[in-house]
Amino acid sequence: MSREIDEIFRRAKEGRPLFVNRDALSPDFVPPRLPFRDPQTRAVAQTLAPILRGAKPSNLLLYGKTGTGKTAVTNYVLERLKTEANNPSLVLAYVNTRLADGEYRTLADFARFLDLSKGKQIPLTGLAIGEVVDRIFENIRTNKKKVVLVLDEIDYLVKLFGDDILYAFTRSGNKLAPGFLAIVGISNDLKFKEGLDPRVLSSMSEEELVFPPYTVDELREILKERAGAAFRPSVASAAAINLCAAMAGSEHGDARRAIDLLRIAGEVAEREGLGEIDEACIKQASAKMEVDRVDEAIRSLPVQTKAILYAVSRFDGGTNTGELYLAYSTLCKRLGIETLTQRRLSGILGDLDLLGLVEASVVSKGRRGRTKKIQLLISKDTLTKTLSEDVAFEAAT
DNA sequence: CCTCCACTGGAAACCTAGGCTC
DNA sequence: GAGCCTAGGTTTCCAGTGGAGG
Repeated sequence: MSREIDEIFRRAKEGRPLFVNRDALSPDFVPPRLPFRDPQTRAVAQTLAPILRGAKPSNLLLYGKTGTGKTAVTNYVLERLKTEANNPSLVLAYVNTRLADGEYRTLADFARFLDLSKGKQIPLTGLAIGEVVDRIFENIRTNKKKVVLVLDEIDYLVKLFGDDILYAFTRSGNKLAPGFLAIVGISNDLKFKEGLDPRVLSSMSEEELVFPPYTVDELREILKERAGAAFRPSVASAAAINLCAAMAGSEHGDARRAIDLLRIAGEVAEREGLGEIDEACIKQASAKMEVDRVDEAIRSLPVQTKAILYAVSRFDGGTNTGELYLAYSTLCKRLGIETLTQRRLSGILGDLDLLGLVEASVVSKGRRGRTKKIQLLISKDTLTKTLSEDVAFEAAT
């Protein structure tokens, strides 16, 4: 053991650091320029420019798949706008509705940017949605605030909770004068407009902008630029960058994934004490990303859901609802936790399916009824390892 | 072609933990 | 303190159903 540690330290000492600026490959890094997004950047800037004269800009809707630069372009323009305007009554708010998870918390997150006076703050729970909206509007009106609200992953909000908030926002109009509220919606889903009230839609999409996926060539250029800023010269060879671009971009031209992959490959190379990133590092990084994704997804699950997942993993060739429920009930007794109903288990299985951790599809077995055919989609080892860190699962295994 | 199993999945009601106003 | 609101997770109830075996 101490031998191993010595070896790790020796490598760390000898291997010169590969990174000069790790942040250039971090997910929230806003680069000094955004390649292949000039038209979009210009369009967003043009739409929001009236703010500098104190006028309300049009609402704006941005479409495009994940990692196509929507958020980056928006942040880029907002940052410039902030320095340019230098005006305390200008508020640039950014809320990711998927992370906020729910109408109420979306509003609460938004309210944080407005700096409500004390006594008028938004508590974690307890207020009617309408009351929260009123408080926000009140604040904007009395303080003459000029507000741009960016709603990232707006399709998620609409799909799960409807367009009530958007309705309130878009119709706020003269209620807020002399302040105003302009909305920039960012959507991953090109079809999300279908679920919207036509009045909301026409107001939301005064301006629209589509972000096409990056091509592999474009990804390569982007990576080259970022790598130049992040690594010491000759760490990331053209071949390495090509491979990262190809692996991440082959499916949907997702720049975020490509950049993550390159960063992690760099970390792997550094740990191994290599002078440059080779193919093996990238392969390893790709595998690590997958494990991390799964690990992260499992860790944040409630105990009951973990128990169900564990029960699923006990069946190697897949199972069905009835059989699983039996195994799950026994497990719960052994762990000393509450046992949920079969109806609930069925619902949770649906969630796990959406998360991509489990495949649960309904099949009919004729006379022998209908059930869900359930199969674990992740490696049993990763699951067992992650769960073994959970105190509630000490009694299992 | 019909039956009938073992569930599915919608709907509504209930519970907990928070907060409001009067 | 009463009576009302919220979000989220859960239970209860139940009508509905795909298709192998009759």
